[in-house]
Amino acid sequence: MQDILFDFISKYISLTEDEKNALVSLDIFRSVKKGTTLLKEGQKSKDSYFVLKGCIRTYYIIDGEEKTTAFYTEMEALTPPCVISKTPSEYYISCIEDSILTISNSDMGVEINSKFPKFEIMCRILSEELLAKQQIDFDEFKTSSPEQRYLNLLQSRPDLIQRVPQHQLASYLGIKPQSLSRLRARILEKKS
Amino acid sequence: MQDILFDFISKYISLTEDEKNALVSLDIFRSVKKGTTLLKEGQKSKDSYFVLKGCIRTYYIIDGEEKTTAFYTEMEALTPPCVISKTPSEYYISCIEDSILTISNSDMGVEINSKFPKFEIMCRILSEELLAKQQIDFDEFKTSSPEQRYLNLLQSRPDLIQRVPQHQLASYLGIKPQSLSRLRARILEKKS
DNA sequence: CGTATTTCTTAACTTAAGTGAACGAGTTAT
DNA sequence: ATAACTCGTTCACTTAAGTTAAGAAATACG
Repeated sequence: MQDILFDFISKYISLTEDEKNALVSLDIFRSVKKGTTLLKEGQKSKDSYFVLKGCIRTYYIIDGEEKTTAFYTEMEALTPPCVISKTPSEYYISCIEDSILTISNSDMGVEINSKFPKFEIMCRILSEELLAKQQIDFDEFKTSSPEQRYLNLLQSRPDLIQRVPQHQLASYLGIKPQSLSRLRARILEKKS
Repeated sequence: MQDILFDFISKYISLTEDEKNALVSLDIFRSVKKGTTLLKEGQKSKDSYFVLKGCIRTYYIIDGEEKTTAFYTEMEALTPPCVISKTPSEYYISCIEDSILTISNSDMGVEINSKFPKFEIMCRILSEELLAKQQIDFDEFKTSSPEQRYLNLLQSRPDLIQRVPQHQLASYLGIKPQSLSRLRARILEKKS
């Protein structure tokens, strides 16, 4: 399981055995049960997550309604904004499948970065890549209708549509569950 | 004018006179006329931008229609995704006011980063911050109606509504210009 | 200066998403 | 086993955005 993390890291920098051991000794691997809430609104946290297996989601509760804004699956990393801004979290993170994650404290990050400057470089590259990716996702969202967004998702992350409850998918697409049902019916109608 | 850049940088790291001089000697300050296109769809580019004065926008042309996805004003930085992914650009960047920018090549970035490790750290922090900020913006967009998005913009960046043409604002909000007009009329109606 | 062009607004009509309610299927709890 | 709950779907109705078209206002330009 650790190898998944090392494979991921090796896309950015190469690690010596010493460095790998240093990472393992941090004891950051966690098994998390479906339904576990990792972070709540109002909490302060310094934890970043990396999904080795499973799926976690971020969501807000606005006017009593859950608004899901992101899903993170295998090989995806999440550092919540509240960790960067050092303010209480505005959203929730929960685990929607039995998952294996790394959970790493930002203090550990600082320590690792000063001990191994390589990590600083990886973090920069990773942040830049995620920023670029997120910009493109955001642009795609802005320039598409809900129906197009659903069809895009069907192309780009077909697994999500299978493994995630419809009502969470709906708010991820920016619509209500009823509208998603209707939209899907409409698409089937067109195909025939 | 250079001081604006140094003020910005000083929020992240402190610079020696030597380092400041090294930056200035890169000759990255540019005066750009309103209407200038800085990047076109299909072009490859390694240039990042930082706005000292004025305003630039990014937009796609989809089915012959301009879709504006972002505005960058004073003290905001833009590294287009195509610079990170090293692929041809999918969008346009143009200057919507007479502006003063820094335009820096990513090769220069690599050189500076290796000469001054400080810069590597600044770039990481800056990327992380931008990523966190963008996540929040994206979440806000997803969880709001066009009307709420307009009202939010009125709060958070009132200057934009003054300095940017309505039809560009509209597509930035994810709607058509006619809908923005109507929406504004509706808001005025409610107030009275 | 006047003409062309762009920009913004308004209106009538169409289309799609929001809302509230109901229903059946599947799950959980007691 | 049954009651309670969650989840997805469907329906009728409301609301808002898309579309097409027209015209007014501002701007650019010869």
